Amino acid sequence: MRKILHVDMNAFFAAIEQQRHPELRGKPVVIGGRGDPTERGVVSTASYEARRFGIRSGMPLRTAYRLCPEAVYLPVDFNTYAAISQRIKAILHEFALTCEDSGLDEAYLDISQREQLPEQIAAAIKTRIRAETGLSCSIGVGPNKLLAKLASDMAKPNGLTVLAEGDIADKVWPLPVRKLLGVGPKTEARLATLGVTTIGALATIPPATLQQNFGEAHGRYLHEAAQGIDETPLITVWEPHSFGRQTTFQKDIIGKRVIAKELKRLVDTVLVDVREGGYRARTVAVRVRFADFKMLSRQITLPRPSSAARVIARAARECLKHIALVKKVRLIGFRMSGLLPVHRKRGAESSRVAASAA
DNA sequence: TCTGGGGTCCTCTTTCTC
DNA sequence: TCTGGAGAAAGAGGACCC
Repeated sequence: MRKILHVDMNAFFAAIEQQRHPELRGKPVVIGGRGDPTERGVVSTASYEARRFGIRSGMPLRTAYRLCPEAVYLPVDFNTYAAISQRIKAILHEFALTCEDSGLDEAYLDISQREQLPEQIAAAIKTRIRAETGLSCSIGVGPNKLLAKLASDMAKPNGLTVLAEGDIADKVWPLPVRKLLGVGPKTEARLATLGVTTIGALATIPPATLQQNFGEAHGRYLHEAAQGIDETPLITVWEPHSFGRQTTFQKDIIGKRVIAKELKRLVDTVLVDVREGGYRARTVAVRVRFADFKMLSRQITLPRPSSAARVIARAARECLKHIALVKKVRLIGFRMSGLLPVHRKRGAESSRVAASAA
């Protein structure tokens, strides 16, 4: 039986700002975009004081401002949060050799080999993080990642919850399906049409029905997740699959030249990331979101992997050519995937010549 | 009227190759 | 030269996560 911890920092970005600006403690603080609630952008994190006004992550900043104009709105200071995240991850690594990063503010730890009780280890982690950063976290303990994550979510902020396999019927099944990782608004709505709103109800649906409705992989996942089954290992080494950037214009724009200019800027930025990562890419993709929120994407696979500015820029322009820019554009994005480390010799690649963008 | 950015993974369809 | 099938790869889009 594995022993997995899920560590989740509480309102991470907002807590950091309240920590370094003591005058913000006890006040509603909203982190998002460039910190201007009259601009386009969404809430990254809201302090618990702000959440009392109904402000949530992912909410448009303008909506948050309407709910609580007196809140303090701050831009995302990614570099500072990343530095503090690194300090926390270093602490976690002292407690477990096997540690999976899951964003800046979350991590899974495998403590199966430790003799100590998981609750004792979790309590020690909370004390260390608090002493070294002044921040609090919630920790969930379970026999797998799925249950550990559900557990950490059960007591926030600053909680410590243990979920054993024997607790599934009592503590997990009454929860709404939305609590399961991988169940977003769309899946939740589709499950509701099957009469399923709780994890317990999901557990009674035959796997074949779920696979019919949600596809083979997702159907199987839903069935197993509802029973608390999760064999997935912790991922300790991560290689990027793609690099990309996208930007939302403050005002919807129309005009190929402006869009092409912005695309060129994105291409240059992504190329820096790809080269600094030591990669070349086989596939480039351009996506456009129109004012009506409809999204179109076009991609091209290159004859051979490249990080040459001229090659990539030409491919990006080619993709853009295949998108009819007849409506106002709200967002443009550019992504490079099919990454290959620069030092790796070609050979395993397909000799297929680039397909055209459909 | 509003809905970010940087990612991953999956599914379905189309295209290519043998 | 044409046709058809199978399998792989590419392309497009959707859903989700932090």
